[in-house]
Amino acid sequence: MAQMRMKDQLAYMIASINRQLEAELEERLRPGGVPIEQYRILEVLDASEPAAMGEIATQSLIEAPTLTKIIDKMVAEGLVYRAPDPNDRRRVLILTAPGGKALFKRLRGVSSAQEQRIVDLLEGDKAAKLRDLLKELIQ
Amino acid sequence: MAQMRMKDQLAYMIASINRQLEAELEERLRPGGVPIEQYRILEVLDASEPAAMGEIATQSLIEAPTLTKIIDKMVAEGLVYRAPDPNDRRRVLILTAPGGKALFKRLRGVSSAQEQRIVDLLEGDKAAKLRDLLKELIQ
DNA sequence: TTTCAATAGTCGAATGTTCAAGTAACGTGA
DNA sequence: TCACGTTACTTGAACATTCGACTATTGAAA
Repeated sequence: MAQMRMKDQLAYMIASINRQLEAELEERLRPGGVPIEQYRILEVLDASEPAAMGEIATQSLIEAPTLTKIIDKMVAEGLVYRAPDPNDRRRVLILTAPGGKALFKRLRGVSSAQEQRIVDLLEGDKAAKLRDLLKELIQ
Repeated sequence: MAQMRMKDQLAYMIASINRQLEAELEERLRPGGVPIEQYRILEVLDASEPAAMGEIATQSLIEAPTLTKIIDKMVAEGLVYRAPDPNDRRRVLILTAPGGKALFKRLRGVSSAQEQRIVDLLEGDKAAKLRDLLKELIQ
């Protein structure tokens, strides 16, 4: 491949957009002062509760030790709580506490609003095409 | 928009792929033990040297205070050096030292190999199409 | 000219993240 | 059933990043 400007490299473009999107999401979450990671965790739990630590880590793209500490904080804030998995006592299940449900209720839609904004930015079926192309790169 | 699985959200797909690509790049840089950030900085300098701290920060997607500390390390390792900009003495220009040139010579191609791998993964003109779509999302 | 807001970069403290090691539970094969 | 490798999670120390305050310089307006 001919020498390519950094800005035209796919990896770089993806990193830039990712950074942009995270900044944007953080902006929208700022009023509540909710860290982006906590929001993602609540999103995972909203989709499938309860979830084990490992499942949350994988889905939210957070390393296990980091997740442990974030969950510590969320427990202290009354957003979630821990419960041992009766079928496998090594696993720690996380459940949403009332505070977490209330918080997520207020914030739900923040990420779908972002998704909507992206889809609007790409007219026609371009968003669907982008989704297909990205899907090919995953894994 | 109908309720959408997290995994199908564009922002989430982009975050996942970004994470994947960074892990892959780090893997390829591991033999030299070079942190990914240092590599990106050398890449920026390779494209336009000298560069001011702010320019490097913007292009390499690193925050200014973080960059200061990384450059401190790189100076200590003999990879780059600082020089005040004679036209604007607030600015600090960074230049590649011989050690940095040698290192980058060995590592150059790591990122273009990654780009190539992505392009190969997407047959036909899909890579070009992806590039176009991503370009629309930047800024 | 002088003043003042804006820009560029750095510093240290606070905060977050990761690594490596540790504990506990599980499951398989002898 | 017991020994042993594996899996799930947590811990504390090392490391990296960010926030806010600071210095120095510039450019522009009074």
